[in-house]
Amino acid sequence: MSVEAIHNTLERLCNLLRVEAREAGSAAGLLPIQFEALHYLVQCNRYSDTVQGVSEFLGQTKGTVSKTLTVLEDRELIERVADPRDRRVVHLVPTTAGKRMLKKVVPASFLVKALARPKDGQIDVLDHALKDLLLAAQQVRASKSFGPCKTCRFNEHADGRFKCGLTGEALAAKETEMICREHEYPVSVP
Amino acid sequence: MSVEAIHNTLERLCNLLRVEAREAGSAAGLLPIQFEALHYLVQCNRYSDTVQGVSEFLGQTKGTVSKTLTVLEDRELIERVADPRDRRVVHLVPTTAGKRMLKKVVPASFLVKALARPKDGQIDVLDHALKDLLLAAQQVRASKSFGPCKTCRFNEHADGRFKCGLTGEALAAKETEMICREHEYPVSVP
DNA sequence: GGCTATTTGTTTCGACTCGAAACTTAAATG
DNA sequence: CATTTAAGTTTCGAGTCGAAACAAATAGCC
Repeated sequence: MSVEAIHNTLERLCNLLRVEAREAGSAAGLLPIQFEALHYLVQCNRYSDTVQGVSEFLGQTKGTVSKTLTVLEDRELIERVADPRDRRVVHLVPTTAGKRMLKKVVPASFLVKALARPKDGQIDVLDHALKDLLLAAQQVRASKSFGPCKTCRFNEHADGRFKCGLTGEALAAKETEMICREHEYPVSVP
Repeated sequence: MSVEAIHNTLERLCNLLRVEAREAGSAAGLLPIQFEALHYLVQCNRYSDTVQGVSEFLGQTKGTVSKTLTVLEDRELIERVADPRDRRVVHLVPTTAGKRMLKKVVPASFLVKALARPKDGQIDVLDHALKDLLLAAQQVRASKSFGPCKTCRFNEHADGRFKCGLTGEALAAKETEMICREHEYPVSVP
């Protein structure tokens, strides 16, 4: 059955990703899951850079995530910044060192090399096929999509300015490229 | 950069796979890595169902794998069977319960559902795109391919019979569908 | 206002992963 | 027959992981 074949191939690619993350991390004393948390924090917006956000994204409990983040903080790869308006909330901001560290690992070097000489259209085909699958999978699981603001149904765009309809706040153009834990696709997704 | 987008999407899909494996496993008291080992053992041939084979496939050390397998054995999902010819090696054979358990998890239900109503050719496109990527990645990393005998350069096919040119042993047709740790693609892969 | 949820994040506990290294047993090599 | 190589296991310490208990701040309700 083809779905099974897809599952198998996907699992093998995941193995390679993890093996490479482990190799790259052992040099820096980081574990794969720590890289994944850092990777998320570099990509997400100011509504999503919290323990809860990381927890939802990685599918782990808050307690587990909290300790993972403590390790990243000890290594000075992120900073914990208290939210001025809601003092329960802690924002997790990657440091310069954290961003530099991540760039060594993303995209994985084996992916870069494997796609260095793409066949005609290979990258586009792959990109679309994966995104289609991810979208379908998220709808099926009713799990959060963690997409960028600019594709979100709450995003309002007028006069060259952006605004989040959920929080009512204005967004810089650059922010609309970042991923958000409240992200929802427009309802009319085919 | 597109390769980065592919890395991101791939990582998200890996998360979903792992989350689902964790959910399915928690009911049965199994962890994701234990499922992966079991998944491999169900697919592999008699040259590959050893601690060393699992170790190479998962990218973990033999010691770690040995303990993972002890857990599977305690749960009676696999059996350790001594090799009659080389008494150092132990074959790891899934039990009936082990195979039944795995079928609950592979293919992941979110994949089945997500691909239940595929767009035209979606499954084939996805299947090919993933396999292309995996092949390129394996070549780049010079890692083992773990492919099925029938695509291996050591496989000899004559008079409707199969033979492994590496071990010199005859193979049943069914066996040539299973994955092997000695697998190598023919040299002329484009 | 004041009381009770609810939300956010941390801490603690026990089971388990993980790699490194030491070790055992068996086969291969010379 | 001695040495080397290979396959697995065991032990150690660091760290992940989820569950549950916990603290602190906000939100909701009367």
